[in-house]
Amino acid sequence: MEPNPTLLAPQARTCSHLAEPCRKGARSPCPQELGEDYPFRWSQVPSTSLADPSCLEDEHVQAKRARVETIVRGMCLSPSLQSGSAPVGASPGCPGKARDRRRKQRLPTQQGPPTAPGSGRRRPGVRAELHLLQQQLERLQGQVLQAERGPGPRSVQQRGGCGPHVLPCQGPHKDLSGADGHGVSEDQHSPAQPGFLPSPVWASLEILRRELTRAVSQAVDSVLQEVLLDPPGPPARLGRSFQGLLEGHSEPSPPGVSACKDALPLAVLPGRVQPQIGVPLGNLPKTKPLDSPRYPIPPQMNLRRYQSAPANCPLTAPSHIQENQIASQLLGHGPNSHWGGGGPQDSPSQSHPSSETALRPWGAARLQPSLVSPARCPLPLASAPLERLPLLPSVKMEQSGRRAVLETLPFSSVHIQEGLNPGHLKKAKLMFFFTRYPSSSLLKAYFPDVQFSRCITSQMIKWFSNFREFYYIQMEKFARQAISDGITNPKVLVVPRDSELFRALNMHYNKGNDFEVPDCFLEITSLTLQEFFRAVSAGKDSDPSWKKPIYKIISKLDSDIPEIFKSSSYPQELFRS
DNA sequence: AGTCGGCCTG
DNA sequence: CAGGCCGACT
Repeated sequence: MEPNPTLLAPQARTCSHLAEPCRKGARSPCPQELGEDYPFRWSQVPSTSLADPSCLEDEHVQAKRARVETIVRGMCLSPSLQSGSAPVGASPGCPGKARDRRRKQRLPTQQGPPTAPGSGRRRPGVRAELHLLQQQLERLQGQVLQAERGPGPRSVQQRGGCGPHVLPCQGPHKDLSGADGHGVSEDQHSPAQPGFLPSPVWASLEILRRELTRAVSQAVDSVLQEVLLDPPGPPARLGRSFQGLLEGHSEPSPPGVSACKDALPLAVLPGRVQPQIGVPLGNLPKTKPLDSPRYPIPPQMNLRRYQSAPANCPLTAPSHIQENQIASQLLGHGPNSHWGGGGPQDSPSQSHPSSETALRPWGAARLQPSLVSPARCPLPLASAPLERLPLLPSVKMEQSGRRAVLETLPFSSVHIQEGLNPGHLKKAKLMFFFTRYPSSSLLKAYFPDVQFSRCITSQMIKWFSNFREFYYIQMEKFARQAISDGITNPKVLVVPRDSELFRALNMHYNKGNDFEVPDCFLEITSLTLQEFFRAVSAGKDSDPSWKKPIYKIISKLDSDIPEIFKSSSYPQELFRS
C-alpha cells in the first residue's frame, strides 16, 4: 500500500546510469510478457467467444462476459491502461507491434548478464499465478452466468425487445475498436440493466461483478508486483519494466488514454504512484525539452554551490536522489543548470551583440558592471583569486573518497569502456569550463565508465593540455589585440557572453551550445586575459617562459565540477543532436 | 625512472 | 587532436 521507496531507488539509479538502455527502453512502451504468458489468447477472445453463433442467442450474457474479459485484459496488458481505450491492449490485429515492444524492452538486458536469469526464472511463477487467475475468472464468470440465467429468458426477452439488433454488433465491434474502457465506463454509468432485471438479482449481479473485478484486479496486481518487485531480478530490468509500463502512455497514444490513466487507482502499483521520480533520462527530453528558457541565470549558480555540495551531499546519499538531481540539471531544470539547447538566441545578450563588442572582442569597453556583478562574481577579478585556494585541497582530496564510494555502489549496469569515445571528449571539454588542470584521480572520478589505463589517463591528460593550449592562445591573442587597441587598464577586460572571445571559446569547448557556460569560467577567462594583458604590457613576453607565472595562477583557479559530471551515464546521447 | 605540462608539428 | 620532444619535478 505504502509506496515502496526501494522500488524507486534502483529504478532511478539504473536508468540514469544506464542512459543508453533507458533511452532505448523509453521507446519500448509496455512490457507485454504478461500478455504473452497469459493462457488466454486475448487476441482470440473477441472472435471466438463473441462471434460464436451459439452465443448470439444470449447477447446480454455475452456482453457481460465481454466486459469482464475486457477488464481483465486491460489489466493484464498493462495496469496503467486497464481502463484506457488504448489500442495497445486491443491490438489483436497488430501482434507484431506487441512483439516489437517486447523485443525493445529486452534489448537493454544486453547490458547485464546475457542469460537474464530473472526473467526466465520468474516466468513459471507468473504463469502459475495467471493460470490461477484465469481459473478464478472462469469460476466467477460461471457464477455470473448462473445468476443471469436464473431470470435469463425474461431478461433476454426484455433486452431483445429493447433492440437486439444493436447488441450483436456492439460486442465485437467494441473489442475490435479497442474500446477497452467501455466495460468500465458502462459499469460506472449504470446502463439499462436494472430496468429489466429484478432488483435483487441485479443487486447481486452488481455485487458479483464488483467482487469479480476487485478479485481480478487484486490478483493481477499481486502478480505484477511480484514481477516488478522481485528482488533477485537485476535492477536494470526492474527499472525498465516500470519504464515500459510508464511508457505505455507516454508513447504516441490516442486521446483518452491520459484521462483513463488519471482514473487509475494509484495504490495498485507502488511504483506507478510516483512515475516522475523514475523517469529515465532518455525519456525526459520528450516532455521537458532542452530548449526551455534558461535565462536569466539564477544568481546562486556559481562556484560556491559546487564547493559545498560534496560535503553535504556525498555519494552515500540515495543514489536515486542524486540521479534525479543529475537528470534535472542535465535537462536544464535545476537551479544551477548549465544546460541549454536553444542556442544563442535564447540569450538576449547574445543575440544582438553590439557593434562595439564585435569590434572589441573582450567586450570590456562596454563597461557594464551588470555583466560582472559582484553577486555573480564570487571571484574578484583582479585581486583575490587566491582567496579560493583554501577550498581547493578539500575538493581535490575528496575525489579519491568519492571514487571509492562510487566504486562500491552497485553500478552493475555501468558499461565500462576500454577506450575513449567522442562523448568522453565532449564531456572533457565541458569539464574544462570548471577545471583546467584536472588531476588523473579527478578524471577517474568523473569518468567512472572508463577503464583507466596509463594510456587512457595520459590521453585524457593530453586532451586537457590541448584545451589549455587553445585557451591560452586565445588569451594571448586577445590580450595583444587589446593592447594594440590602446587599452591601458586591464580591469576593463572582462569577457561577457556576447564577446568574440567568448564565442571562440564556446565554439571550441561547447560546440552546439548545448551547455551553458558557467559564470565561473567567464571569470577565470577574464582574469587570464588580464594576466596576459599585464604581462605583455610589461614586456615580459621577451622572456621565453613568460607564460609560466600565468599558468601557475590559472592552475590554482580550478572550480569544483558539478556532480552531474560524475554520472557514469553521462548522457552523451543528449549531445548527439 | 616515471610523470606531467608545455611546445611544436602534422 | 595526437605524437614527439623537452624540461621540471618527485
